[in-house]
Amino acid sequence: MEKLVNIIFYNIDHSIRLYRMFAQKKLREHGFKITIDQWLVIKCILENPDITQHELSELVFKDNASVTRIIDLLIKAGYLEKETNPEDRRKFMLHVTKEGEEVIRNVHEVVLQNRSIALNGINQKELETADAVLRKIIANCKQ
Amino acid sequence: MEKLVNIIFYNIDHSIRLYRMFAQKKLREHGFKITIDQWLVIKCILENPDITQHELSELVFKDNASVTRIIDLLIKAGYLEKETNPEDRRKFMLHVTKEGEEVIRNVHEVVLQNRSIALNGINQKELETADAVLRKIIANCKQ
DNA sequence: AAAATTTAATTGACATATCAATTATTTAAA
DNA sequence: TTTAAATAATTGATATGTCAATTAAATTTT
Repeated sequence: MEKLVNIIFYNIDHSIRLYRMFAQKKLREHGFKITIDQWLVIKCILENPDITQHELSELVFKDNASVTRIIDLLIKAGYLEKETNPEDRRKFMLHVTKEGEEVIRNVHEVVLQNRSIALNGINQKELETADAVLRKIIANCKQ
Repeated sequence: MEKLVNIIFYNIDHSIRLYRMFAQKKLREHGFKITIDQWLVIKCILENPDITQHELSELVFKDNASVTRIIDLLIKAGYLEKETNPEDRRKFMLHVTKEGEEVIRNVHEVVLQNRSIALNGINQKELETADAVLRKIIANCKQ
């Protein structure tokens, strides 16, 4: 076999998987009871208060089904509330609770640290090239 | 929020997710009844006939538990057989069946096409830079 | 050799991913 | 306006990811 490590897709897969484990571990170590995915969902709702679940799923690259389930868990955890949208009863209005806002605020610092550690020793130019490559892959796979 | 698309980790996540969906769809379209992960596991066993499940899990960046379950499914599908290793009864000897070998042979062409399509318009230099960045991230997250 | 430790694999529990089917509602078409 | 089509969200089924606990076997220590 062409050595796995020579195939970019394996390194993409490997890097994101390790980063997620790394980031999740840091959250755990700081005592936060929230997953990376749940954090991302709350963050997106805070930044886009009128967002629907469907729009949310596109923003975070997740399936509608996954978003539904993540939201269920966030509601159970007390970080989120939902209410039927009276303008269109198919949709819901999502509302981040005080507890939800607090978690996001507290987690923010850790997330910044994580990113900084994970990107250590990579210069801006390299990062931009890597980013451009990833965007091309994204575009190519969308066909 | 810093725009999601400006954060490299989101693009890493997005690209590998889209590539997997793209590749899986191609396999389906060609009538193959196998997942990308299952394909990868068989491929690795063929290339490393004496590999243990634990070594396999490191090779494909998966948890032991995931590997156990993927192997179960592969055995059910008739692509794989396992037998206790008499030298060390904690381990198993994994054996790819004729059907398993055939699937790998047939899928190979599609996989090459997929990679080629996904990497369209990306030159060697860019690819190497991206790869180097990913390797650095991997190293940084291993600490 | 018996006890303690390590290792390989499995299992259980829960979160997420993906696809397909379904329900409820809205919008467009006849 | 009734019907048909489209949209938003949910649910079910199955695969995989992750962690923790467990089992079985091998290795090391005492």
